[in-house]
Amino acid sequence: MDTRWLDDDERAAWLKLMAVVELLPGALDTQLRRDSGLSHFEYFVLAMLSEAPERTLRMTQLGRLTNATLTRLSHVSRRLDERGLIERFQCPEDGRATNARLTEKGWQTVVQAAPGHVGTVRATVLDALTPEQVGQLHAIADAVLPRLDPDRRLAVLYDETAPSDIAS
Amino acid sequence: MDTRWLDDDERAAWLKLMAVVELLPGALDTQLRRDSGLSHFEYFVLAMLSEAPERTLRMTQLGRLTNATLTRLSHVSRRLDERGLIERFQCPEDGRATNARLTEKGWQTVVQAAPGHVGTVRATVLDALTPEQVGQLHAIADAVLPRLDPDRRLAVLYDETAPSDIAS
DNA sequence: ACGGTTTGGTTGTAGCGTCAACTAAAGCCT
DNA sequence: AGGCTTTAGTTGACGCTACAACCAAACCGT
Repeated sequence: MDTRWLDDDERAAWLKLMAVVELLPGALDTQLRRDSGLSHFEYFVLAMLSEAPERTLRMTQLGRLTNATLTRLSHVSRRLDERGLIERFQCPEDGRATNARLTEKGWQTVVQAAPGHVGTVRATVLDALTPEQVGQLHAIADAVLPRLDPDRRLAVLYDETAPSDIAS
Repeated sequence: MDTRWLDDDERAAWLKLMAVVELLPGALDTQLRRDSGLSHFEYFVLAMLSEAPERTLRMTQLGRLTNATLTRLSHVSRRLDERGLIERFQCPEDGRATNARLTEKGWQTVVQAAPGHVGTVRATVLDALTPEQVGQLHAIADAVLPRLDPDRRLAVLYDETAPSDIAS
């Protein structure tokens, strides 16, 4: 199988993208840990719950939203439970399912963490871009995401037209 | 402190970028593990060595190129050594330093892994973009990277054109 | 040349994520 | 009703990474 290698433009764009992908998670994680004692993933879990009806989600749906395996989510939610940021209880309609609900303490934690997080998002990415570039980034991600996420597991997050069956 | 929240365009672009950042490493990792038995990080370490003079680098420099702590690199290079893909030896000029050199087996491994990896890069990202978008991505990353990498730790990767071989 | 500091790297420990195995409830078929 | 399959989630063991402590070589001022 003969390989189409990358030309100079492609190679440069790719390496820069890889650098961003490599550095961005660490930047977000560092700020959140320092200022709020949360990993980025933990913050994201709490943020998803904070936007859900009743601040409650089934584990499976929460896993889809956060791109986590059920195993990972089970471990993380147990720790968040032990820290009093969420609580878990068996779903009344389906005895197999577990619901995770944000506690008042968890809500306060998200509310306090959000400004600093948004500030980091601005400082590292958005404020560095012109409005045109924000639009271009939008379009580039739209072109790439169907290939990265063919099953549209994360579509609820990035596609406004996605069916948001979060409520059930 | 007043928070400048994200407007709709910013929020949409941000969520899409986050989805890409979340999904891309997994996609690369899955393909490389399946086809070559390497994590993406291990592949990247071998690729950096493959382009270095004598296929040899000091641990510290290799750590900079791969954005890894020395601790992480020490563990990974020990495993790669045990698998016979690299070898380590004390640097003659500086007794403190350790040099890592790609073995012939390591070289063969990289050469075998590269086409599939480049194929994945094309399939997931580059082939989804128009040439204009590749240029835009280039510019967007250029705007963002000084903020993500103020110390220019990874600048060698994304700034100057590097030796044009396998290093994607 | 010698004591303190800095630099380069390794090791131990603990936390997080993954894989495989498991439990339990729900659905389905007859 | 009884039994098989599917779905939801948890648990335990193991691998990888970060943090801290550590060791050794090189550097530096006196």
